[in-house]
Amino acid sequence: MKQTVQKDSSINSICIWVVEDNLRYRKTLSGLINRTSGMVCPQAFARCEDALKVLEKESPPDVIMLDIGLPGMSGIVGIEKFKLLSPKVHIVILTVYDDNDKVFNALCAGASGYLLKDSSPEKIIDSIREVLAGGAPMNMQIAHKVLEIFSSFKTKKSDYGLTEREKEILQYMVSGLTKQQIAESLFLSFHTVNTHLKKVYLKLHVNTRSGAVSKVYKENLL
Amino acid sequence: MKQTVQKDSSINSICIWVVEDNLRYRKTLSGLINRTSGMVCPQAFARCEDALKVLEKESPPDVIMLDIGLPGMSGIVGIEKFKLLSPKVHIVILTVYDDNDKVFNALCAGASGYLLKDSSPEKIIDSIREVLAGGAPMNMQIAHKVLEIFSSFKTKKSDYGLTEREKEILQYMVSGLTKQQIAESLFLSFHTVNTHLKKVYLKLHVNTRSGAVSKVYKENLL
DNA sequence: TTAAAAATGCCACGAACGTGGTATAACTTG
DNA sequence: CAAGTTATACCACGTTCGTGGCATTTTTAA
Repeated sequence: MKQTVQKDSSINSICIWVVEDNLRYRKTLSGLINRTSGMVCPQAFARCEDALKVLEKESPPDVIMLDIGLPGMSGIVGIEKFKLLSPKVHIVILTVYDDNDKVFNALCAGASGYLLKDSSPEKIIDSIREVLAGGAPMNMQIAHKVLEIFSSFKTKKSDYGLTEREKEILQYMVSGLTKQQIAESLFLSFHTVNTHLKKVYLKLHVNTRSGAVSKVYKENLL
Repeated sequence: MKQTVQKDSSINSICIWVVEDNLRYRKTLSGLINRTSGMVCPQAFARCEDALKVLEKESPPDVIMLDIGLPGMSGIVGIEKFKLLSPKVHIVILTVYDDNDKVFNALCAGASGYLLKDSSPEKIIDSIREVLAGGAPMNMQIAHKVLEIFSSFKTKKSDYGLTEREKEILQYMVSGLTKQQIAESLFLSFHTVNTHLKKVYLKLHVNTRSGAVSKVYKENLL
């Protein structure tokens, strides 16, 4: 990993693009990258649209440092477009936004990292190396947000007092079967299924199959 | 942050419990913690059940280092139990398992960090400080898994060619309304709703309302 | 062992659904 | 402008559903 002297830094260097609307920050960022040995930033854009246009013709960079609050196409949408054109490119979000929604959407869209703009230059450079090493660079607070998002998935299994049999039959209904079909699947009489479903409706406080199915998904029952 | 000489290291020290079935690793871990200034490990258990019993009586630690592959109650289940007794305790998973499912379930259950057992002693100690600072310590590979999990959420909005109106009506049906109620809500004739729904069924390849609703949720339509 | 809960079964009836048509006005789009 | 799509609307028929009530057996808990 020892650094070697090399004239043309673009050879064997990590190639990074920057998409950032703020001129000063864009210059700072590209400057930081270009001053780092082993890295080059040959392109810096103010808007996703511009970067996408270039990406259609030229070969993709290794990493794209992407802002979220951009004029025109937002960074979130940009991620998907970039990934569509060059699935292998690593996209690291570098933004001021740290709300759960932005973080969630960016990561779902395929971002490989998420940094806040208050990160130190060292952290930013490190994150580029980290993402290429197969990691997922994140600020401490972002990592924390990520865990928050996960734990919000844990719907507390709201219990309507359904019996096992009732859950089983509800399961079948959720998958789209009619009462008759459910009865056949479970070797029961139609009337039995009917009775069970009656109780299910009572317990779930619904009176249509769609309402029941909806409740199952929304509250993560079964 | 300068370290001061103190006789009784349990005062003002970070208190950590260890739950790990392997005797040797348990000793190694508790030893490492006790040899670190500012940290103590007064309790180390081989099973979740034992730790839970003690937690019911004594005051909780600051951090629990928890294995997943345990005899008896698994660590995943343990997380929830620990959190139920002491919601504020930070739980850091320390395990050999790195499959998406384990990671996902552990984080959903409320873990504050996830390390692999090949982590260096320094990394482990750092992670304890990090979790108390509000962070979410993770191995690089775990962080990467987390992103994988996120991007797997991005259901590619499978398009069945539903028109806006059809989506709107489907929306209402998903919420449990009958055709007649939908018609009234949208100031339409029952027949119109009926016609739209017919096309929806065609396009979604279903023939029951429950099937349609189920498809909406499973494939994240609308 | 006795009471409660769960699972099974049946009947009947009106309401709602799924599916086959047909048809007209509006609004894209080439 | 012609062709296609979308939204609107209606009819009819057989099927399925939702709901009321009632009854028996098996399992679980007190």
